[in-house]
Order: sequence, then C-alpha cells, then structure tokens
Amino acid sequence: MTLRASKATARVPDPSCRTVRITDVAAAAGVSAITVSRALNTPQLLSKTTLRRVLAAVDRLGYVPNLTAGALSSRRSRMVVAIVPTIASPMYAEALQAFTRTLAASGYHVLLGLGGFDSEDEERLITAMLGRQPDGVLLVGAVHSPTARRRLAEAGVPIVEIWGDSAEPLDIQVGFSHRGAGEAVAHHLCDNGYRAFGIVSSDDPRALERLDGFRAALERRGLSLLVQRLLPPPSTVLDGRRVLPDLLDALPRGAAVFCSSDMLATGLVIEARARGILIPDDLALCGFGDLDIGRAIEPALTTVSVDGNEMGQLAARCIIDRLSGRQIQQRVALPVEIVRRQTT
Amino acid sequence: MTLRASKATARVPDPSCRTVRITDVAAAAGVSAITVSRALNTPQLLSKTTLRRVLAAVDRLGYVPNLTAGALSSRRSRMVVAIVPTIASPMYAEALQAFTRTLAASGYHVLLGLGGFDSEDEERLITAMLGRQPDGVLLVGAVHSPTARRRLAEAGVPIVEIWGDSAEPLDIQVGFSHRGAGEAVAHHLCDNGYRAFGIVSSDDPRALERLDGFRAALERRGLSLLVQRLLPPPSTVLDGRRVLPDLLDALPRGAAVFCSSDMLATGLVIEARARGILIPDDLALCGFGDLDIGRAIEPALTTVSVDGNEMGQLAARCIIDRLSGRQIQQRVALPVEIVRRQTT
DNA sequence: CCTTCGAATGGTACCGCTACCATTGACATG
DNA sequence: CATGTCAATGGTAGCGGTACCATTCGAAGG
Repeated sequence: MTLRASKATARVPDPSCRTVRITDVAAAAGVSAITVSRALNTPQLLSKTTLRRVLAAVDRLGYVPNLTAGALSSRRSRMVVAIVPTIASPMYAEALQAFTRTLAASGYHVLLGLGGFDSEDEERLITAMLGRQPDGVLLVGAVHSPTARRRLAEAGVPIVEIWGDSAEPLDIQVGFSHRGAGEAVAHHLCDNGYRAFGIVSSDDPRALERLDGFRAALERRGLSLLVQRLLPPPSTVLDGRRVLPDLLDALPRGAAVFCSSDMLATGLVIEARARGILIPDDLALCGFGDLDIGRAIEPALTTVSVDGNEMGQLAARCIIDRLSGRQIQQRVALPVEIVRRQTT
Repeated sequence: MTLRASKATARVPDPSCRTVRITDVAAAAGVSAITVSRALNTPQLLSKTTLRRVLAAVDRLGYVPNLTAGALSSRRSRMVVAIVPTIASPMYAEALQAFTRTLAASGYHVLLGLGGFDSEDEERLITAMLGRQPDGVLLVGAVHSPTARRRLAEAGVPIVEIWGDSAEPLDIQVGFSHRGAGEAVAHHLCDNGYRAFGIVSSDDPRALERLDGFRAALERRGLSLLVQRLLPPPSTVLDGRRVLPDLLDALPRGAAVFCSSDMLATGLVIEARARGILIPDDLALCGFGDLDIGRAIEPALTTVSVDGNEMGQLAARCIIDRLSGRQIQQRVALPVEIVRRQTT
C-alpha cells in the first residue's frame, strides 16, 4: 500500500491561535491530560505532589480550561438559563441578581434570555437556549407556548418557575400566591374601615391575578371595585401621577386604591400632594413590592412585601441541590406580608 | 492475534438520553450530516428541494442543534459575556437589557457575570467566563486586575467597555466623560448664580470621577466645595433622605448640591420638603441619570441625562459589526446633557 | 466530443475535553 | 508467598457538531 497524504487533509491548525491546551499543561507537568483535568476538577483524587506540580504548570502557562469542550464531553455545561420578562423592573432584577450570585458561588454561569415577546419568539428563544445544553432553567412567569413547555420538560434538567403560583408548574416552583396577596390587601383595607375601592394595575398576568384576588375578596364581603385602570407595563412613577385624576373622578373621598407596584403608588402620592389631597384621609393607598422608593416617600407607602432576593437565592439553591442529587422541595411558597406604613 | 474486547471499552451510550442528533436528522432526510448543518446555518448553499426535505425532518424529529458541539467545532460560540457591577441599579439594567436584546436579534446569547467584588474575585470570574470561549465581552467599568486585563486582551475577541472613558481602553469604548459631566454640572450651577456647593456621591469609581470634574471646574472658577459626603453603593432614596441634615449643617442657605444619582437627589427632595426647606431657593439640587423618579418627583429634578439604552445597543452593534468583519469606530463618546427642571 | 466550471453534496478529521475502564505499585491479609 | 485492596495515574474513544477539501453531475463552451 502506497504511502500518501490522507484524502481529506487535516484542518489547518491556525498558528495565530496559540491557546494553551490541556495537553500543553500535561506535557509541561510531565503527566497525562487526564491528570490535569483531575487537578482542576477533582483535586482530591491526586497526590499532593502531582497536584502541586500540575497547578504550577497551569499557572506558568496561563492555562484557561476550555469549558465548551469540557461541557461537550462531560454533558454538564455548568450553565443555567434564566428567562426574565425584563430586568428594567427592580423586582425581577433583584431576583436575577441573587440567582446569579448564588449560582456563581457554585461555579455555574447564567445565560440571560429576555422574554416578554409573543409566544412564537418565546418559543424560538427557549429552543435556542436549550441548544446550549444548560444544566438548569429559571423562568419568571409562565411559559405559554406548548412546544416550548414540552421541550423544557424533555430537557431533563431542573426547571424553576419563580414569581408565580401556577397550578401546573413544569417542575419546581418558588413563588407566592398573587391571588392570596390581592386578597390580603383587600382584607387589610376592609379591616381598617375602607369601603370604597379602586385599582391601578399594570397589564401583566401576575398583577392581574392579584387584581382578581383583590376583587374576589371584596365581593365576598359585599363590597365592590368602583374603578379599575390598567396600564401597559412597565409601570412608572410618572404613570402613577398621570392616572390620579381618573381615579379621583370615580372615587368618593376616603376611598382606598390598590396599586400593582410601588412605582405607581409613589406616583399617586406625589400627584396627590401636588393637588393638596391628603393621604390617607382623602385617599388611601397600598402598593406592591416594598421597593426603596416606597419606604422613602412621604407619606411612606403601605405595601405588600415580597422578597425578590430570597426568591432568586432559593431558586438557585433548588437547582444546585437537585444537581448534586439532594432531595429538594418541589414547591416553595414564600410568605407575603403587608407592611403598614402611612398611606392606609 | 486473538480477538478480544478493545482494551478501553467505549463509553456506554446512555439509553435514557435519547436526544435527537444531527445524524438522526440526516438519516431521516436521506442526506449527510453536513447537509443538515448547512440547512440550518447556510441554507443558501442548498437546493430548494434538499433544504425543504431537511427542514421537514428537523421539524418532524424536533431536532434542537447542540450549540455546545457547534461552538467547539466552529470556534464560534455565539455567546457574549457581559460583566456588570450590579443590575439592581436601573442605569446598568437598562444598558444590559438593550445589549441583550440587540445581540439576541443577531443570534447571540449573553452570559451574565456580576462583578463588584474585590480584584481577585473579578479575576477569577473573568477567567472562568473566558473559558466559555465567548465571541465578545462587555465590561461596565474598568477592570483592575492586570492578569484579567491581559487575558481579555489575549482572548482575541471584541471587548467593549461602557459607562466609562478610561484613557486606556482595552479595545472598544462606548461611553461618555464622567469628568466632563461633573464639569458641566459645575458650570450649569455657577452660571445660574450658585456660589456655595456640596456633593453627595456614591463611593464608586465613575461617580468619583464626576466628583473630581465637578470640583476641578469649581476651583478653576475660584469656588470650592464646602461639603462632600460619600456613601457606599448602591445609593438609595433612603440614603438621600438620611444625608440631608449633614449637608444642611455644612451649607449656607441657597447652596447647590450635586448628587451622584437621581436616587440620592430624590431622597434629598423628599427630606427637604418634610422639613419645610424650599427647593431650589433654600437648596438647589442636581441629580444624575435622568431616571423616571426624578422626572416624576415634585419639584422635578434637574439632572444629567445619559442614555443607557443607547449605550447598550451601540455596544452590541460594535460587537456584531466587528464579528461580521465590518469596520467600526473604536471610541464612541455619547453626549451627556443637562436637563434643567425645577431643582436649580 | 471533450473540457471546464460551478452548484450541490459528501467523507474525514478534527475542536479540547472527560468518561470509562485498565494498569501499576505499595501495602495488608490469610 | 499468593492474593486482595486501594490510591494514583494513564490510554482510548468518544461528546455532536463543522472546516476542509473532494467528488459528482449537468450545463456551457470550444
């Protein structure tokens, strides 16, 4: 058999791309590639001396492991996808931040996906993200596309849904009852003597669920909502200011308004003061989210406190624990608390 | 030679892991794997009929390409790393959001890294992130660790620094002059007759640079700063409220205070009103960032407007264009504008 | 007719790492 | 002394794609 060049010649090894590979480290340390791999991933398996020698070589050569190759080989990417409607809202941002930090401490990186589109885009986004072979997925809010839901379920990795309390979570759920929060606000207001009610809400599924809970609780007490204004998300302080006149037209003096966010409630407070309307005597307010601004505004907002930070952290813990094979709780319901300040 | 099992037997193909691979699609469509790859990546190379047949098979089997494998083989991950000090601040969140959305439209995904630690952690984070073989990197603020800087420079991918105007950017810079912004505020205040000045600033490198510019401009005019208070980031509205007494002690009536964020300035407005201090007559204020709350508060904040959204979008464009081989501008300086409202 | 050319498709060898076993040698055990 | 056990290390074969050519085939040109 004649000696000849292989039919399909090898891919040219680009000389400019002189990255250090695991085999370079192995050669430098006088060990095999697998030993270098172990030095970095499971150092307890190596003898002290070998470990030291390998780590010295890693340092000397400035070796940075190619995690893409590692992921392909080990089928563990150490990446987690987070799909969030927006990070412009401090509530979600806080949860995402805690999520990312907690995961980073265990060596996981977060792939950020911004949803908030139509169902078809959402499906494309989720599909593409799943193609990255994440070790887990965080979802804020429900996923509607059935194809996307099926793909998520079939991905075989932990899926955590936060901020919601859907009846049919895909896998793990860390949230609180939006309905229950709305009901609690209704009871708080009723118990404090208010008898006329309005709502200003962002037109967002979770806010609407709170609204439903609020209205249902009122109806059970024979009371009803006199006015309801929906605003396109994200809701801003300025939106709150602008919406006040509408509310005043529809409500008697001494009414109470439930706002779907502290932003809106803050706007109402500002506009009310500008018009000489007394809070809570002329108009009582309850916000949602317990944001910094609500604590700082004068009068300070009565609000519903939910801990976005804890939610993000818990979601991350769930994923980490599940991946380490520990048993976890599939449904975690966080408490929501009504913090009474000066607007009720 | 006796026939025996190969010495190192093949890795067991886990039967539970029945994911659809490119070869499955190829078999189903009666073409080779590479043709399927082309159907998804460079469809213009295929004939209409073959393309249709392959895409039908993709659909039928629910094939989701393994982007990890693709990245390893093609050396293009279609991932971009974004390292941000925090997303709790709406300024950075907005930029990151625009960045992520713009990249997503071109098929790139964002790997989120949260910095804001000490230099050693930062170095570890950046190293790990570079191990993911990103096609680009976004940095908010300067990277201090020299090792990290070297690694970034050697990564051979576009690096964009935003929100800053360091004299020695690693590669591309999209930002504005913090120093210049501070100077502009000083001039604005001087030109409007203010002669006594204070500053409340987050203890953050970029805010401090604005502070320096502010002070330098005052000194050139023979004026000087009477009081300067630094607060640990992130600055909140509540921080603003709390710091007011200190300022009042140190400043005469009619002084002007430059705040490093609209949050702080809003807190000052609220506390001032609570104490019956007139703004801008007793105390003038200038914020920074042009946030929603500053527009909505009464009196509305005079502030420095910078477009975080545009910065994120531009940064993304730079990366996309550079990766497509287009010529780009290495330094983009965004305008900063002083928006005069009611607090000066 | 043969040659040339370009469009369409395929074969092979990797990308850089790790799973799976095998191997080695020191030491304990019966 | 044979054997078993355990800790430490290595060899090989993928992981699932894509780059790099090669090949095929029909049409155009001489």
